[in-house]
Amino acid sequence: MNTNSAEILREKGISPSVQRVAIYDYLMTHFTHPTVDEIFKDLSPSIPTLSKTTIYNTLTLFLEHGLIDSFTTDDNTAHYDGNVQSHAHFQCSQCGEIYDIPMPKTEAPQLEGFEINGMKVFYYGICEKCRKKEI
Amino acid sequence: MNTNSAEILREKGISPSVQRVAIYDYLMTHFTHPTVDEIFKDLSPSIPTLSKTTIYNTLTLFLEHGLIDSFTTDDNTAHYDGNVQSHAHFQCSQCGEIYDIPMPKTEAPQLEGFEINGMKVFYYGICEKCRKKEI
DNA sequence: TATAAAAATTGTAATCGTTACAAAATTAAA
DNA sequence: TTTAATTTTGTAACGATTACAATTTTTATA
Ligand SMILES: [Mn+2]
Ligand SMILES: [Mn+2]
Ligand SMILES: [Zn+2]
Ligand SMILES: [Zn+2]
Repeated sequence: MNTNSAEILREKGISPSVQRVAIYDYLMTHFTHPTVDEIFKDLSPSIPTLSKTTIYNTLTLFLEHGLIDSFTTDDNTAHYDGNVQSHAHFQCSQCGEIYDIPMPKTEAPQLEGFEINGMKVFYYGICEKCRKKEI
Repeated sequence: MNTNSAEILREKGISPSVQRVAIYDYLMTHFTHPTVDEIFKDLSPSIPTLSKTTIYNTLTLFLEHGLIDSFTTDDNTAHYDGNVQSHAHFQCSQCGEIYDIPMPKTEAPQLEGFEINGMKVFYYGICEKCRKKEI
């Protein structure tokens, strides 16, 4: 347990329970865009009483405070991302892995009267690993 | 029922059943990014025996042939789009409506060894209609 | 046209991610 | 310590999607 994580949560007015700190720590060290299930599987051994509901609640709480990001892939599961800096994603259609990639430079869209608060960019294709397997 | 739709399906090697033509027609005249449920509700009156399974099967078939596009929003429902030309989307966080917007010009990302086949761009914010309500 | 085979549709049940909710446990306040 | 507030937990409910077998429709063959 990282004492720094507890401090960051406290700064946001979130009391740093064991579960919350564990989940936050997890996302700050695993930039694999995990699902709730993956977080649960990985944290369960060290927190045997951990409930999935707590993970859902905690992630929603973190999202509301802008501590993390999330996105939903076409397999209808939410993925969570401890990296809140602007970046895009690439998902391999073969192995499903989601890679971080730099956010491409774009000109702001002309949307008269619309207020834009965020943007998500997703690329699809075949990753290097899978392309090498194909040969 | 549009005879042209049937022809387009036939060209792709898809036998144009009543159901398939109706679903294709629907998507070619309703660019509202409907869900399966919305398609079902709208087509049920004219095709009373229509089954949701058929809609799911048909949409998957159309997707495989590149006749339509789809995307999943954060409420974990798939939306379907008869417009397969390159464009981006804007979802209003207030009313949930999804707008078509022009695809912003971007430089291709530098991904050594990766094969890029597609790109999805999603903007979030408040739409004009909702902003006017706020005042 | 009659018959058989193939394709498409349907309805129901199962699955899976997520949410609702109330009880139990923990923490903070008085 | 006693009480109140917060957090966690487990179970049940929910909703979108998928699996699957039966039925219907279409196509091919004789
Ligand atoms: Mn990321
Ligand atoms: Mn669109
Ligand atoms: Zn891959
Ligand atoms: Zn709106």
